[in-house]
Amino acid sequence: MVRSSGPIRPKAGEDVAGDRIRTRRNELGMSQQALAKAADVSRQTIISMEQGNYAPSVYLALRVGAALHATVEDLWR
Amino acid sequence: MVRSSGPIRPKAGEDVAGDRIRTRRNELGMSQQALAKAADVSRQTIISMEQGNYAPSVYLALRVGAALHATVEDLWR
DNA sequence: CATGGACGTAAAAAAGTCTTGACAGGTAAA
DNA sequence: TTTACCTGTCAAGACTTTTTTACGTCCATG
Repeated sequence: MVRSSGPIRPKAGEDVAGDRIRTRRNELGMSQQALAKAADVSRQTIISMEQGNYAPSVYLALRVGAALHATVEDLWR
Repeated sequence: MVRSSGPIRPKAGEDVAGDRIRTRRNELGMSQQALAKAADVSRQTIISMEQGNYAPSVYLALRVGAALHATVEDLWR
């Protein structure tokens, strides 16, 4: 059994961070574009994050967390 | 100035997470091997993380944080 | 001695992240 | 209808993460 490689990701089905991010963003009345700008990343990146199946770097996670006034633990479990 | 690509990382010189991780690990009297096992990753990965210039995925960060009884915010700021 | 643990370096392979840019559908307002 | 904003898809390209394997050193014991 070889865990081939690539960034560490959640087990399939345990990936709910995207939903929490989207929910939080909507609560704050922000568009994806606005969040992207606040976190200084591309809109594509925000889209991918919300759709799950995406394992951002800690630094991106911290930026998004800050932009949403939440902690990494809050959003990614 | 075009941010070419690849995971988001800290600005050069602001990368001190490695030191905090190593310090915390030593405080707990753990070897790199032990931490690697606790976080279920390779020892190489731990080495890279401690040496800085490395942007782990949020999920890896969460595992290491848990193994060190610390939050992601504590370690990566 | 020599055995073993802890740390470090190196390099290839596999799989991801993140950006840019183009294009398209839906909805709300002028 | 036209304009504008929001969301989504697709794809190429540049650069990174993480694993595995192997090898080299230092230090503490036996």
